[in-house]
Amino acid sequence: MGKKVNTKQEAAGSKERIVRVAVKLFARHGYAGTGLRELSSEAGVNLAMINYFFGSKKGLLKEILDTFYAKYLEIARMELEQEGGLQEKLEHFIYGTVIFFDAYKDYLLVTINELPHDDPEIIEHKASWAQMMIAIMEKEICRPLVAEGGRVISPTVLGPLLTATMASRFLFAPVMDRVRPENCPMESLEEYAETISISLLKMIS
Amino acid sequence: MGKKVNTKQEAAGSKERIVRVAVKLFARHGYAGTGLRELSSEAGVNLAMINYFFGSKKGLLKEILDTFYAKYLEIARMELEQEGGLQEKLEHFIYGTVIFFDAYKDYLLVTINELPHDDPEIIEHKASWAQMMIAIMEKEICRPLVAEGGRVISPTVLGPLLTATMASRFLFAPVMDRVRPENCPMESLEEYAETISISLLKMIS
DNA sequence: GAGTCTTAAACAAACGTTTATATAACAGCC
DNA sequence: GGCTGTTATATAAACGTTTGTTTAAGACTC
Repeated sequence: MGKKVNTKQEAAGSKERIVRVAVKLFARHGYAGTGLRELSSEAGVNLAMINYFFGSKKGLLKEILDTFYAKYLEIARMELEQEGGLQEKLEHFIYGTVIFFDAYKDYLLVTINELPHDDPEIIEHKASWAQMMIAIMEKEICRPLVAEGGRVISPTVLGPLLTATMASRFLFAPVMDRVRPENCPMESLEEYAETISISLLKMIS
Repeated sequence: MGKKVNTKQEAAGSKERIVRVAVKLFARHGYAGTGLRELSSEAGVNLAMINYFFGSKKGLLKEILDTFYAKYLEIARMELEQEGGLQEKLEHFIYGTVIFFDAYKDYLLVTINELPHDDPEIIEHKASWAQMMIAIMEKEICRPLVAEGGRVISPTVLGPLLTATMASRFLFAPVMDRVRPENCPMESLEEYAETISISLLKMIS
């Protein structure tokens, strides 16, 4: 009878399709505001497949968070943990991050907006990633800064400050899109990256 | 019979109690993640009272957003729309805002974290507030800045940038609280305000 | 008695998760 | 080449809760 089942070729994409749609919907309605039925139907997948692949809705969220944090951390390592002047390294880090945030803006929104949810499991999960990020910034930015006679700033202040500043465009985009029209078109990503880079370099100097 | 009804004195507090608990829970579980039954029972109020006072769950959210935006806008008007040097005015604005964000940190989290939810009604609501904020910044910061020979920066970039920077501590607090312990105690609010103030003043100069 | 506040009960709808069953691909064996 | 058991993927249906909202009636103040 007419049970339709994907071939293995098509099936290979199911898991990725779930993640892609989940990121989009979580960013728009929030995690709690997204139902698994809406998610599965938009991904063209049976409802039960989500629990099959990810164990639970929370498992799906964790996988999304992990993807984002891993990439963000990789950029920090690549750009900051190398030879060269602080200023130059920071500039590369900022440009790399802004481009990354733009390409992964929905991931970014999920990661930041689901921040304060008091599920201890999720918070602990995020804290372990943040811990590594803070350690890099402490070693590669804060310490060199005082060594060069610059300002003293705690990594637990600088980390959030840097991230929030670079993310500001994407964080406020849904509202700014409604505010902008009568003023001007949106700045290009390159202009934005340059503005943020200049701002942050002045800031820490 | 034993129907217990508050006296009018006690009742006068019901609406305020709902708002107070709602802000707290929305900040912790998110808007969609907070059930009206949890909310009403924690506020010591009957479930139906929420719809009685606010019409709907969304109406309650709107009232919370309005409270926050109105106060934030009031600070901007008070500190920026007056005689005096740009630098000095900005410093007052930053200090005032940081203190306000600290006192209303749960409001802040709700306002920012519920930002991207694609409910057109909510977005439009926020946009009208943001519009006024951007107008003030354009007139009181961006224009004087170029007049003084400073940098050119669009208000739709500066607004989010300023707000995100000042909010960074509160935005990341739930995670940073788990990261910090092995490093150091949290900086005092005064230290934080000073750090942010110095950073931002350098940034726009 | 009018008006404001409060209550318990009920509503249909949506929620995350689990179940039992079915299909497809591939392995080893004859 | 055909048969078989295994594994991974897919499906529809049902599970018991919980959701936001509405209703009709009661209590209190003035």
